[in-house]
Amino acid sequence: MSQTVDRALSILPLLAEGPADLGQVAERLGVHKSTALRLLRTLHEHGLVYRQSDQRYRLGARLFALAQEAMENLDIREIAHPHLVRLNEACGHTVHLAVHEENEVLYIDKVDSRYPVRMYSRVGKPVAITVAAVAKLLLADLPEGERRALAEKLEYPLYTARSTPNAGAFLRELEKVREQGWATDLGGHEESINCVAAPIRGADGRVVAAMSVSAPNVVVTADELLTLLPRVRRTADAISGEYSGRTPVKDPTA
Amino acid sequence: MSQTVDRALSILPLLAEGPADLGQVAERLGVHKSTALRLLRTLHEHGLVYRQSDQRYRLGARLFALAQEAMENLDIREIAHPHLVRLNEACGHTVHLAVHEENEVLYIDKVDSRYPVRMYSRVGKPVAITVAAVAKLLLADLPEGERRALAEKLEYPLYTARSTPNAGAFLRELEKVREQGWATDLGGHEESINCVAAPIRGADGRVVAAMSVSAPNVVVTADELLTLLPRVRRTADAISGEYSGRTPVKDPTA
DNA sequence: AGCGTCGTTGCACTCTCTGCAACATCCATT
DNA sequence: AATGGATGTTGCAGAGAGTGCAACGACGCT
Repeated sequence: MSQTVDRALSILPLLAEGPADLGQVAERLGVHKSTALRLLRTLHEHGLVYRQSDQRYRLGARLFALAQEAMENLDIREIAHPHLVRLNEACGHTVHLAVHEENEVLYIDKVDSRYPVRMYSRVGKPVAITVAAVAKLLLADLPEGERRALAEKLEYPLYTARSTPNAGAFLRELEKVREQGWATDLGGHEESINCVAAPIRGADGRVVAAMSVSAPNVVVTADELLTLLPRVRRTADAISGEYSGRTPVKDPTA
Repeated sequence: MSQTVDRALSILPLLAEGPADLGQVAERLGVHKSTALRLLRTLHEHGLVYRQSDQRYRLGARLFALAQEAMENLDIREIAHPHLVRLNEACGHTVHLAVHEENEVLYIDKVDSRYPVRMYSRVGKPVAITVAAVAKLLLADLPEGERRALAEKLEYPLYTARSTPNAGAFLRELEKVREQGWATDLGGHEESINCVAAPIRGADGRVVAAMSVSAPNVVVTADELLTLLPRVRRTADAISGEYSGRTPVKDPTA
């Protein structure tokens, strides 16, 4: 909608791939060097872009700080965190909290496993949307139309033999997840890692977030992990209750 | 330098404080609502801003993803990580990696303590620049002029009784740190937490990053923590060596 | 119904961004 | 040393893009 801003913002993903010099930026934007220079300068003033000692540009510190602040202001996260910690203390496995936004699903909180073998993931990182248990829950709650449209648009990388292969299979899986109210990922992303997940709902009953417990085969089998399901659902329900305003901490004087 | 982009980018820190609606954004920018709308639209298209169900705007998912990618592309981080993990395995405490950029010092990697009592910090978060051990190392290496200028500009919040009180004290501390080649923070940020830090240097000898080991008093005393100093320095030196190209992994055929 | 608030659109004006060309710097080459 | 070629930087005039206005539409509230 706004050409100048559009161009400026296009620089960010470009730099995310790695540092680039003025010429490269100008070329990839399709603008004159002087134009690129001014855009970069403005980005620089705002700290979104950093000029390293070899004069090349890369993404700047403020970007981290912004992402950080934004994350801390997510109230679901705030509310959920202590519950996640408690669940982690009880079972010892990695616990994740994820939300859906703009065709992506991303982790917004994580409590690490207390076992030495940990799975790789990072808060802020988009998840494998076609296989992750949390993604299934978040997408299963979308209105039918959106769900279909999104499923068609997605790509279905075969991380493992158990990965969701295509849109049809994905939609069927979502339907199932929708009905049962919980989801799993049994080696669909990494051969040896299983997850169980449950939805967190707002006051209107819509799914606002999802949480999961993940553990590698070497620590517990898929069946053993599934025995945690009731506990995971209870935790998710507790968070839902608190988030939607019902019974945060019942005041006895009320 | 570029008015439009400047305005658009000013929206981001504003939204970082919390969600805002169109009117609020327009007012705080000092522009017409229609202008703010178009800027927000552009930010939205790039995923930097998200429109939540109550129509208010907040920071968007792509911001996290960008910060994420940027972080993963930092080569120091890549090189240092395994060393940090190894140090953590050896001593059990929280290990941090930090860099200096644009008058801020921020953590770019962290390996959590294996003790139940952990300190609060997050990757991407700016550190308390006047007291953190890593900050002292990074700033101590600045050329004299810059160091003085920066020290004067900073604020010196008294987190605890041991916090650096003013520019003079800070500059003296930096001088000391510069000479001894390592730094500590003994309860300067949080009463009960101590840190020991060592610098990581590039091929030209300049400090490019700093790493620290932190632990609360309840786990180890400051004196006990100090006994780890040689180990921390050795780790930092190993990272320095690898980063500056010397002996990444000595090839016996060479 | 009627009012007030908030987001949205079309349009004319003008301000700001753009591209150009010239200049400055630096490094590699002869 | 001097030359050539990169690369980053500045001033300027033209024009295209962004701006604010005013009017409209959509809600929610009394």
